[in-house]
Amino acid sequence: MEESSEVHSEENKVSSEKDKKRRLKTPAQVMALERFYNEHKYPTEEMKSQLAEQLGLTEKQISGWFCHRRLKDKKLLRDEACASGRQDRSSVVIQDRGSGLGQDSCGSTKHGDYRNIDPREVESRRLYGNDFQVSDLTYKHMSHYTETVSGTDDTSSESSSSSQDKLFSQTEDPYDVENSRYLTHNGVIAPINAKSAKIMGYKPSGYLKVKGEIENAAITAVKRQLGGHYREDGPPLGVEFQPLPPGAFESPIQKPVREQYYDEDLSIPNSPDISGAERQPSLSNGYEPYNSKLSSQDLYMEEANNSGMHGSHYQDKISQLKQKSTVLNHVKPFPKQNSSLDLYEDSAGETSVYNSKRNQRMSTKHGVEGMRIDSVTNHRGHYDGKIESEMHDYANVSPNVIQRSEYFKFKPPNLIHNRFESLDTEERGLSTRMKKEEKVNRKWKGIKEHGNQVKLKMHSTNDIKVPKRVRHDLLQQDYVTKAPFTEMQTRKFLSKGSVMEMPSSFSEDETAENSSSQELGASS
DNA sequence: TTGTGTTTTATTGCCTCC
DNA sequence: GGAGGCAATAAAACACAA
Repeated sequence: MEESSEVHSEENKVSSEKDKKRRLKTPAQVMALERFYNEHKYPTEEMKSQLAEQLGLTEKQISGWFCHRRLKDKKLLRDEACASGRQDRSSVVIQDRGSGLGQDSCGSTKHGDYRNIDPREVESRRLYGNDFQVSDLTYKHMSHYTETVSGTDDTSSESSSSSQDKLFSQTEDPYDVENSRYLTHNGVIAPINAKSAKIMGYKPSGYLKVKGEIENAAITAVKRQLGGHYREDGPPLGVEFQPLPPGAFESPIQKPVREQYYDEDLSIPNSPDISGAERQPSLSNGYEPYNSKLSSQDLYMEEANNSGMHGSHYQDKISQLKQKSTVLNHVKPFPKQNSSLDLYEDSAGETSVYNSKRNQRMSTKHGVEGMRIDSVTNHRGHYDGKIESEMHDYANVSPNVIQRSEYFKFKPPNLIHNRFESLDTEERGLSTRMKKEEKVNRKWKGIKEHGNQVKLKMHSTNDIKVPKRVRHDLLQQDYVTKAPFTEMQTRKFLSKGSVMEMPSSFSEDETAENSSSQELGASS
């Protein structure tokens, strides 16, 4: 098993084009791809090329992967729409539908895409982290536009369309364009297809005017739901988007976590009615354009780490601890990013990657995920072309440890946060994959847990030798005591420093593995 | 260990747009 | 006609149960 996986990794790196036998992409590759997919569902040639180069894949493979990924999204969304059946009718949903309607997660503009479009489907798309995360990313990208251009921050279809037009026109950075192409500032998926973007994004006329008939049908369906509240050119839905009272959209179980762990920026009011992206302090000050060459490496690395951490915690902790551990996992051990929490990524791709089975699996965790309302939302463009080294690092990790399933573990908080029906979608039983992961995670539990510790205390190599149980206790202590924000920050800084000091060749995962090996040996 | 089902990857064909 | 994308299909890889 491990052997074969490792073999795959090796082979994948070397040549996937050598033989036509299908080869699984390494977890690292998948992770990177997923992450990238979250931000760029339709990568440009340049992006593909770079990605391919850095992942050791061919552009063809990259293109194919993205294509399949989009299909997968689509399929999942369809399934989700069918599965969700009757529940997605909340007003929140309706409001959000205003602007991004008719755009599937894959951005397909083909005539058949909306053939069976159902408002629920539209909504369901937002249930997937990737979409929403990307939207959050877009938020970050475009936040300034909403101020300078539209003036009206959060409006529905029409106003968002108009502002979107401007957003598009003002976006010069190809990457930004890429993002904006897909999403409206509302967080709803916008024309993903570049062509569609051209058509839709720049048309000042009403949304319906630029949409095809099929799309119109979808919009009509939404309108039906909206009833008299919907106005194409007026205040969106006739709804005043005033700040909701605290807790308006959060379940009692969500609130504590959010407040305690996600409100990094204490200055930012914790308003549940705004997306996590908006709440994310890093949104404004953390975002850097792609060309800034931010260390996406760190980002990716972090994801891997988080994934690993999450898995172990998830299995080891009881539910309430899970929540906290999850949060802790999001503490960004590897900074360079302005936001410590924002980097938590649920490879949304994978968030979207659950079929009915997976959704079932999610049900056991939605409580945890529900807690993580804010941590995920702060997406920003990570693509800076520095994936390679991290990928190598990932490649060193046993696929068993990572597994793709980690994506599922991180549920887009947006779901919970914006609409509760998302939880319903999660409550569909167990996924076999998750089971596997749990299995694997159990196996690597020590490793991961230690990995967490390593991340948190990387600065102290001695820590690695601390008996696992002790560290575990410490870790739990953190959870139980709900380490205050300042403490979290401190940890982050520590980890940051450690990262900075850590040789590039020194893989976190390696660290985790090595240390865990010691632990395992010691424990056994 | 084997059979079965699921997921992922690769290939191919078709469509749309430029 | 080429490029890009979607959809369908096949096959490999994988996981799980008996």
